[in-house]
Amino acid sequence: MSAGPADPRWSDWQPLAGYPAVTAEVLAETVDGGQAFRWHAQPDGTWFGQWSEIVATLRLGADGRVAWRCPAGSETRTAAALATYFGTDADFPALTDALPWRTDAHLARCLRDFPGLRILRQPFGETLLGFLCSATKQIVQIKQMQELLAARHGAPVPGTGGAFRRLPTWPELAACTEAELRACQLGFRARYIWETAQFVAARPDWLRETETLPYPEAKDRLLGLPGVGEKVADCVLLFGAGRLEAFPVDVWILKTLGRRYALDGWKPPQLAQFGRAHFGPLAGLAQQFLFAWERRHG
DNA sequence: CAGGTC
DNA sequence: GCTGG
Repeated sequence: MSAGPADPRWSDWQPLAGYPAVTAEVLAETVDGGQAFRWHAQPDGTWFGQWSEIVATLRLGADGRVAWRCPAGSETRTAAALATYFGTDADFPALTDALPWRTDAHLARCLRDFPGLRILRQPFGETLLGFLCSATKQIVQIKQMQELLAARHGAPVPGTGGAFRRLPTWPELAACTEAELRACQLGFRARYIWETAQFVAARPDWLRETETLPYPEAKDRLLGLPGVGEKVADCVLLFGAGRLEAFPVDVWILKTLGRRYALDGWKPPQLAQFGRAHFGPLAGLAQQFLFAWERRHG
């Protein structure tokens, strides 16, 4: 299908510069652990992923180093896009070390068990779409929705012979009917996405401005969109705008703070406040380690 | 059994 | 409470 790396000629494999050696589990948790919804494990053990007009395959070497390839001819822009997407300019070892693991034994265990885990920097608009689809859905279901949206309403990725389609842009979504969206397995989310599309498509600079605004203002703006609550807004800002202070409280964080921090019975707003106070300005990064650990163990 | 917003 | 892997 459109999710397969079958057709085009591919570039040579190249090392993913500035990225640490990781285990297969950490790589899987990074690209397919709830941050992004267009990475697919291939039968040969590689990962096939798409964002914007980028198409790439990742391969993990025996030494833990990640290599990538892309459709022949797109090497230059793919290399630049990978650097942004995987945050290779950010010093994640230093950021992770700045978390309060020295005084938090559980956090220390989470960091130890997922060395190299990091926060992706995805396209803001696509991240909003993904998390508008995410309400009461599991990762596999969200991924199906994204592939249906891309296949039915997304434009072909230029230069790949029509083999791949990008996600529809917000103006393209605005041109869909709610029924067409609903047909992509969106359910009640179709109305939210359609209404958000009408709003965003009528305001060409709104998303770009929201992406760069200070966290409180950006979050307020996102919360005004239909279907965007606290959790979705924080996911969009964390995974689509690099706002590491965003602390999304989903059911896993609810569980893990309840179990590991003796906060059972606390409500999500209280837990968000705890998270900011306890984990500090990089609370979102801490959240990703807690989330991964609780899904793996717990 | 999993899992946000209004 | 409800839908779907």
